[in-house]
Amino acid sequence: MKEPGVRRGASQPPEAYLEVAVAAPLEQTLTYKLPQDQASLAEPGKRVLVPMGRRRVTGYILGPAPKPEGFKARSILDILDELPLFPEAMVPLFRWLADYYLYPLGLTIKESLPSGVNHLELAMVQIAPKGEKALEAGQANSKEQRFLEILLTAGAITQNQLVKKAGKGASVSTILTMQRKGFVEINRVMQKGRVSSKTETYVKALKHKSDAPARQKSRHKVLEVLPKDGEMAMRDLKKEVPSAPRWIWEMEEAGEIQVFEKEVYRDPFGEPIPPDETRFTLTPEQEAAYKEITQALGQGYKSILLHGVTGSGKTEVYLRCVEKALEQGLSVIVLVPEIALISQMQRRFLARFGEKVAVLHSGLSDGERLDQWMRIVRGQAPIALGARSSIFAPVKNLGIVIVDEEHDESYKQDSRLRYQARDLAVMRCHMEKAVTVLGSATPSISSRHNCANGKFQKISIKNRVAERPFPEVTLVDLRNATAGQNRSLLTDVLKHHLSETLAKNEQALLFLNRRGFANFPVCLECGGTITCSHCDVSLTYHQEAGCFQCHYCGFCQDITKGCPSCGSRKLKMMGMGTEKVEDSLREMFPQANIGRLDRDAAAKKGGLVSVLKGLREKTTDIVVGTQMITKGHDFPNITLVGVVCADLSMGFPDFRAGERTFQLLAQVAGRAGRGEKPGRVVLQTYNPEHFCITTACANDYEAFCNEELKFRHQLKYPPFARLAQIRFTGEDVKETGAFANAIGEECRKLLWAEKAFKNSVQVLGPIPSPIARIARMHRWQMLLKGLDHKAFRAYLRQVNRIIQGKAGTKGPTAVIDVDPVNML
DNA sequence: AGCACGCCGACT
DNA sequence: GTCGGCGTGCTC
Repeated sequence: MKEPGVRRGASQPPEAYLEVAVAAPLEQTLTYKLPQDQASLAEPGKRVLVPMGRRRVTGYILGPAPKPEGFKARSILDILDELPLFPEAMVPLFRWLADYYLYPLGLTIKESLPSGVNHLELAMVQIAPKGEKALEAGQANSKEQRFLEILLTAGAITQNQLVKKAGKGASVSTILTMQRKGFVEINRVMQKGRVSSKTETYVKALKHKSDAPARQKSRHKVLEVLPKDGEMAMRDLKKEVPSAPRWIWEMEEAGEIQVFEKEVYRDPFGEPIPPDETRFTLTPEQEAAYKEITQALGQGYKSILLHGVTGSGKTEVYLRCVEKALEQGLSVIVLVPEIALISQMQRRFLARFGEKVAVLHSGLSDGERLDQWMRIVRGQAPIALGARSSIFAPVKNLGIVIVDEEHDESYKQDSRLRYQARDLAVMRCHMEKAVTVLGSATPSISSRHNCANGKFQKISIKNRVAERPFPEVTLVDLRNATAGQNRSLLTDVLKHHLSETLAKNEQALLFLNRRGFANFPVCLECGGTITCSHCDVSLTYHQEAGCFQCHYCGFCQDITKGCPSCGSRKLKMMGMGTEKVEDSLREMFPQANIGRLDRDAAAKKGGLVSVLKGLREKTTDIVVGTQMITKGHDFPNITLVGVVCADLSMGFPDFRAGERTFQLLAQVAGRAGRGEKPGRVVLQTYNPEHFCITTACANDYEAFCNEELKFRHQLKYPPFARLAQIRFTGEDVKETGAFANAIGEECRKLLWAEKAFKNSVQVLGPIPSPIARIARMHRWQMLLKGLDHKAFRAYLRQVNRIIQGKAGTKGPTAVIDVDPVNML
């Protein structure tokens, strides 16, 4: 839409209407009238304040709308943005997204924008004079009295706060009744999203010597410490001269220094990232990939799967491609898996492109994220880099989207708008005529299938950079390990290689996909496993924290209280986790420095940084960790990787368990020998013959795929069928089951509505979920399989309608997860 | 999501 | 008889 306010007839300006998606769960968009005086300001991507029923809500302008027929359009109240928050080119993407994932369009857009930009309209309740009198005179009933008393002390508070404070039995309707009686006043106020820009103070020396009297020692010291012709962060200066803040303003006044605010990027160790001067020469394979990708730039849509083995230098290829895209005036989105801290990828991009990169990672505050977003909107940052939600970065003139580690499951959002960012990247590129590059050492079955059927082009890098060899793999059959060794799962073979590595003064990494000390504690008195009282799972014993923890609801109970159900102290800690491995290692190698890298270690302030620092500076000899160690960080000095138990991810009732296992093993094995020295992998397993294990050992991706595809084909799982899962949750066991069954019956009935449904859609379940209860909520699930894409889409839309119709305000709820990843 | 409309049980 | 509970239905 261009200038909706432009007069078409000279004398009678036509009435202009806007298509607006409101931030409410509506299927359709709404039409609003655009007042003449605001006509020139309306643009797609800007937010508007619109009346809707009795309230006012935020909406997003999608474009012009035709003159409404059959209803009278109301007028927009305000345009909330000076600049559009997203370019017009993204409107079709949002429409597709809302339709595909069965999510209301307005909420889809709201979810995609950085949090903090949404204005909130709050209903503030305040006591009125009449209410005070009524309270004094005792004219208010008991409920009203409670509300009024709260208001008397609290002043103006929101409706929800008031209801919460009043406790049980309180409801909004009482407040509204009181409003009618004149006891309270309700004012609607707009709460603006907090916007704060975070910068750091920098100091720059202008003179070499200070004219200040010699007794002002610190003042002279500041100039001594400051680099001669450079700048220094205030926080670093303070370390050298603690009293510096006391002097800098005077010094600036005297023209000795300059003080200014600057935005700086820091790596996780708190050190500034220096510009990247080293440009590696590309290997022939890298060069070929680079050429192939850059040739496609600006030539319309294309998707490329870059299958490069671990250590093949994909990042350098990305960097070169991005450089080329920028040369052509195109912008770039780089997606990386969600990880704690800044990743190696972010570091490399910042080092190479500096200010041109807008980083959208999870550690940003709302204000900071909005700042980065607006830098993209204003065209100041042509590169957007971040986790899955960065696919919504408001770049214009998109040239290339890079999805690193495309197989990573963190690209799937598992709440509200349940999108898969990798799939969305392909769709966005399709719509905006750009190139998608999906990079991985272990591509997802889905992407590899898309290569086979010609949707994607495949480029392979089969060799590591600098001709580094692949690590040698030693398989250990845990079934043959003696019982004594078995308890700690550190077999003689693993122990042998560990001591060898330590003797050579090299580093080792042990991988176990389970945190805590023991995941299967048993009470010898009540004779059962110790389970969570809110969930149907066993608690995990965490030695360091000294408590039993539930990994699903967060429940935590002090170990000193004994068994959570009977209080007995006779407990047996069965099962094992990273903490136990760490413990055994300390016992086995008392002289070694051992670190642990899992969610618990990372949760401690600076915990992650200190472990990574230890690895980098070679003060840590062995590190034990969960998947966290397979993601995003480069450890060049590790020569031994031990997989403590390779089978843990295989037992899940999920058709992707095999794929997940292979990827995990191949990725963790790839951590070995990234530097000068060759690496070794010791892989321990109870299933040495299982094809996931054997193919991962042999680093044979193709063999794994062939086997896995056979299984998927036989059982009609993706990529040979489409899936959607319906999840039911409710507080009451019976109600939840009944609700699930009722929806299930409707879904089966619906199969007969159209011949295409009956022929190509399968309904499985509903059944109670594998974890039947989490945080006191009972869970059921149902699986829908579709063999024909079009028919399945049509079917799902109708299922969605059924669910919308059956769901009440209270009671069990149902959500549809299209292309589910988490099947539990 | 809200908010109103509308239909049934426990109070004046 | 009314007040207020929460089950449907609509919002340009």
